[in-house]
Amino acid sequence: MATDLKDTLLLPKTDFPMRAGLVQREPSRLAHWEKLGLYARIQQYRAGAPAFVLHDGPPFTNGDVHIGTALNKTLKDIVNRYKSLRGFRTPYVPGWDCHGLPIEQKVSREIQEQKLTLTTAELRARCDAFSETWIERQTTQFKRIGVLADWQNEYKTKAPAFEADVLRTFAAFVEQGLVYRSKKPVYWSIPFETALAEAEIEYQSHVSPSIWVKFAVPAAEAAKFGLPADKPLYVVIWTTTPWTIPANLAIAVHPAVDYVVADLGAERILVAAALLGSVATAAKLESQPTVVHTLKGDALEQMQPRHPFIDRAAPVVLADYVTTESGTGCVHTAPGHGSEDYLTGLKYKLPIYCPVGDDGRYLDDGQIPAELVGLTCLESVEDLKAKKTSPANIAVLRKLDAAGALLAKQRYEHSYPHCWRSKTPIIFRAVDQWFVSLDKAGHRQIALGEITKIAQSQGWIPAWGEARIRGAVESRPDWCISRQRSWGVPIIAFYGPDKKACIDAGVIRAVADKIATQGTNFWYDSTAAQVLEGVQLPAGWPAPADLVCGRDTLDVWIDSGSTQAAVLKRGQGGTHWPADLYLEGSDQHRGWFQSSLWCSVIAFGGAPYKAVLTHGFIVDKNRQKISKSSTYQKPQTADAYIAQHGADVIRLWIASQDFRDDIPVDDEILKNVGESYRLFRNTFRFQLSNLFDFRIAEHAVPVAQMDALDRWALHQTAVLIDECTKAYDAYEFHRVYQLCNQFCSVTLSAVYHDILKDRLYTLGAAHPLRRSSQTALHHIFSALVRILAPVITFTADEAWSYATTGREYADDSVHLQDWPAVPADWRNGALEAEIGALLKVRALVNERIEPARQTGTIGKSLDCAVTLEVPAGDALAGSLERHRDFLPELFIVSGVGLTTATGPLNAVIRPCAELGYHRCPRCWRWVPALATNAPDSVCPRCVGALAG
RNA sequence: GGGCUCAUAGCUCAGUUGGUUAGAGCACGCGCUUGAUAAGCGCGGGGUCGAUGGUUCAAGUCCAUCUGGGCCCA
Repeated sequence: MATDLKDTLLLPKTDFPMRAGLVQREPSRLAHWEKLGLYARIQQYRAGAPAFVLHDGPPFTNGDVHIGTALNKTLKDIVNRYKSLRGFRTPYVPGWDCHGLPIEQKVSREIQEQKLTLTTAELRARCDAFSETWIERQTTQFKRIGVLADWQNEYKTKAPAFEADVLRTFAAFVEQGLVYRSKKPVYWSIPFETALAEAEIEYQSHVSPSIWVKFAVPAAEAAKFGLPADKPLYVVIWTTTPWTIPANLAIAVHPAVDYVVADLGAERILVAAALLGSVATAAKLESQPTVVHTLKGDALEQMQPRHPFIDRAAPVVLADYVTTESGTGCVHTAPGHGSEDYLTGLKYKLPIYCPVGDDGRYLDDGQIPAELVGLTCLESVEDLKAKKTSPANIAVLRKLDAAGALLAKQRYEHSYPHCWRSKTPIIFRAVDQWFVSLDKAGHRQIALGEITKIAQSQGWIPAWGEARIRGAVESRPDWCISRQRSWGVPIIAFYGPDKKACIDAGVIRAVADKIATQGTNFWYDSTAAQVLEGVQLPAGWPAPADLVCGRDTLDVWIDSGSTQAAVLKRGQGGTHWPADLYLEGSDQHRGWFQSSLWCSVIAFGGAPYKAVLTHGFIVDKNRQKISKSSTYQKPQTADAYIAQHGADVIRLWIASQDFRDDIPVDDEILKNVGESYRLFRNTFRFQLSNLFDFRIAEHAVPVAQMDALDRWALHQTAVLIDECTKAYDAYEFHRVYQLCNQFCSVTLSAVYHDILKDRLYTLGAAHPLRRSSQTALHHIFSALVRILAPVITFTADEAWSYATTGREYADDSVHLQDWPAVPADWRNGALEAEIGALLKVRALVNERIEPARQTGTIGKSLDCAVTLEVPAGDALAGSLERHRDFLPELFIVSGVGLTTATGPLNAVIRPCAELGYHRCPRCWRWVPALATNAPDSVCPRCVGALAG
């Protein structure tokens, strides 16, 4: 009876569930790992091993973990887990970037909404708490996606000890004489008398007086540049901020643009050729002016027109940003009042001149005309209501008009930056800042040398990372490191009675020591005298009682650039300096990779990393950034994705993508990855379930005695291990994914596993052939589960647990194992070639079987027998002959005959029923004769199996 | 606008120093199986290699230009 016979089969048996239930089950495994202390165990297991240090770039602590952040952290986790399997000690200290404007701004808005007035220290305490909340949430979220780290031993940029190390890095800058004071334009709120950041700016419509201003070119100067000098000549500029005219120090032209001298009758003007018409229109000229001379902008460099009402020159300078889209092509340049103007000013060594005070009024600096001094530059709220332009604008217009320099003026409505709190227009104003000179002591050259050195050891991955960071390092101007903010590491500088800044490396270090124990609020809660108590002051400093503490904070890039000092140099958590690897998004070439390089080069003389791996950004299915996407409006948090798919599927998705490029995410992609996940899971399940009665120590068959097909499978596994090792070493996880996919679906599922079923199910338990295959399955499982362990960490560990204990959880873990080694006797090139050829014949057989199946003549392939017509003398003939008895098993048919063909290789299919064969009710193979003539007789082989 | 970069089946990826008819897995279609079963097997359809021009006996591969995307600047 069929059911009874089925009971005699050795069918697969396992408790490893087919359905993963990742979303429900993964948290339990996390709890299990937590209980085991998995991270500590792994560290302990590798205690004596060489370390591979991946230094964590700190995420910002102001929100839930974004899917892009999860991608980054998961890639790091895959690297660490792989390196650990390979035998390295992999200490991983996670970090948090805590300071910075976005947090301060968010907290400030809350405070404003609650109409509170807080001290700086109180504001900072709130920022601290805010940041801490997100550290806790993000930790949970990173853990949920399976990131293994030294979570108890994290670093935080707001921790006192860390802040002290940031200051020590700063002290190194000061000690080498790199830190200097200079002016730089910032957004400035007049009502609040404070600097604003880009994020604190709101763009609103604003009406400005736009003016065309003539700068006279002295006749001698015109002649010097080959311009007609027989009539007065003026360079004409256009601006929408008349109040900046007193600060004008230059006129910028584009080197490659055509400029013309045009005759207006009594005088001539010089403007870009393309804009002459629009200037004529603005000036309401009756007829088109005649062009009397044309030249390129670069021919005008260093010509010296005169300021219209201040006795100085406004030299012509060259700038690529000049356009002919509006204005005159001659750009009014005030280095103290504009970003581009500032850079041009630096290039031409112009003063960064800003005759405007904190209150937005002109200062009396001896250059500003008396009638302008004290006037405010931009409109107050009242002015705006009355639709009046600012007093300074009015006065400048009068001044220009009186000087005969005002060619034209127009009302001009445009989008203009406003202060988010006062709603008034802001000004751009140069204020004193701290800078770090990058060239003074040759640090730029050292940094570039380090970049080259890393490139020579293939440390930039992908290789174009080198060009990217080299460009950033080469083009970076001196580093402006001061910020007029509260939530950050204070710049330890003091100001004397004359407002003179005092800064000293020894003082900074001494204060850093205090901050290390008391935290930076100490700085905000104390007077300079208190801060400096017991500190040896350099000669020439005013007495502590006469000093006040500076209120600027350090650029947060110094914080993050100092992680290598605060973490690696101190060997926190078993790390070392330099790191073996930094791994971040490609935006960090200009960001963290660069700031870390500068800080490390200046403080320690070398790069903080041996290699830098970068990944792209997450995009939607149309390869558009998600923020622009119409289909992805829902929150892109890691948790949202995990709640839907489980961490292992998300991790597998991350591994499946070539992350050096953009990384697309959408439902179809995740659905495909989900299919692959099931493929891997079912592969594990098939193997586990067919090893239910196999114990390697007792039942292993030596490779030399194994069946040919099993040895072929081991060879394939060896190749898989080789290839995956190469792929992992090159950080090409998508190749691992593709290789394993191919291996599981084709090598195993369609070929090896499919063929094995007959042996495993129907032979006697201890049949050598069955044990041979089980031995191979054991090895293959053991290799595959470890190869995939860095990626699908939960599932691999689950499978490992079932394999070793038969239960869902075990004290041992796949993550505590070694990378699969390949025994020499697994490799068998000759066998690989021979079986490979037979598998091609198998494909032909399948092709021939298909029509019979489609027409219903047969069902399963076992229902037919095959006759192979082999060309005489074909190389294949020998192989087929040699493996004659194996062929039915290989093809999963009930008989294979060989004949000599006249034509090419062919396979002829005959249904077994037509041949008069009998189907064995136990093993379902058709045989010429069953064991007996009884109605329920089985085939002779099954008789043997049943006998045990 | 500038620097770096990407573009091969519906999706994810291969494609060696240019050299047969551009491959694989998944998805899709048609069947089989019901002893991996919310599984497994077989067969099949599907690509002007982003576009154009060039070099060459020969271009997915080399060169140029363009289009579209990404990151970073301006």
